[in-house]
Amino acid sequence: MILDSETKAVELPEDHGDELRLWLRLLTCTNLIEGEVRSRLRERFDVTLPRFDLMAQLDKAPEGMTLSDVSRRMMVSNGNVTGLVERLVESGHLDRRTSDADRRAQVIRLTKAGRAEFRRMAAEHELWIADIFGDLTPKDVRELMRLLAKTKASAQKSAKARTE
Amino acid sequence: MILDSETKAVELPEDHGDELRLWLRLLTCTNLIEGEVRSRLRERFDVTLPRFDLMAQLDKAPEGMTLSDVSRRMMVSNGNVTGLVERLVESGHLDRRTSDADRRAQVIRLTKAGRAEFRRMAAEHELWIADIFGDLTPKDVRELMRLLAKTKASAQKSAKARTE
DNA sequence: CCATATTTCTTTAAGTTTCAAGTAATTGGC
DNA sequence: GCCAATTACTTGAAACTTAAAGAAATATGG
Repeated sequence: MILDSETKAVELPEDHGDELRLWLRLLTCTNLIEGEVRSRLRERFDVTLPRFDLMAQLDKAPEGMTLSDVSRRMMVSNGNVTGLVERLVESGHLDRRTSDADRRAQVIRLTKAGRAEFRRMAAEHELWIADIFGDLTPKDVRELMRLLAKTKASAQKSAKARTE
Repeated sequence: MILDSETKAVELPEDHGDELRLWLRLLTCTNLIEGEVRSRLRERFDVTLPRFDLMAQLDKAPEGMTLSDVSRRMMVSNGNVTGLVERLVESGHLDRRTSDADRRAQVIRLTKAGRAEFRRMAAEHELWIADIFGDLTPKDVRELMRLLAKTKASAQKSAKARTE
């Protein structure tokens, strides 16, 4: 506790510059890589990152997902997914049908063509990522994984506390 | 070197799953925090993240910056900055004038009101970030800083190699 | 000086994104 | 069964974003 000249309790503003700098670096780093992946996807396959990301989610769910599932997994809004799916159905990459169990829900899946195209893109994408992280040692990778897991948990805790 | 049944050299596809998982975790982590900051900025100050980011750049440059400077620093396209600045001039946060030295260039600065509002927001923003990263020890922070710097350098090298 | 290249910024089109409001279907409590 | 709350999705408005093309000013190299 600190008392000022008139003997009232005051809060000394603590220094949080380190955390701020960390956040800016995290953001810079992610934006740099994301921009690079975006460029390569456009150059090489003429596809946007959101489309690629959505197809990646569906590739992991052969039996399909609802739009809400996708929305939660991708951490984007419902309305966003509606538009994305619309365009991907239009271009023949996705198949969409109303759920048998719940007529509110739309189940979407990769079409055969969509899956083939995604696999083709994903194979190269994996090489790009390996190259982008190429200067990191296996130990660096492990350590980053650990610290980012801890960061994620901390952020989730903070977000949860805010919305309660 | 590996030879297949017909005695031609083939590449064994190496496993890059670790790097891919690291990238996904990095992305998830950043999106989580970015979404949280975005929510709080809207809730608390009714301001968008891009506006806040632009004002943050200008706060560090009292003498002003050109649109190109901003574009490079924020790692976004020129056209994007044009629109952002338009709206911030409109709302009285920014002042804009043509450069004396180079009549192509527009120099933008925070107005007095814009600076005051930014400082008010930035003070809270710093506390949010400190809270979000709150479970990380000082050592964690240092280590993350180091590993992200290494990651950034690696990504820049990879990007540079591609565009040559 | 002059032609060419580069830089700065704007504009356009298409796509992405959010929030908020609205519709339709389901669930839960009574 | 019925009503209220919740859930799934769509729609609409505004903002953000990019890539690409173009206009204006400046820089560069004969």
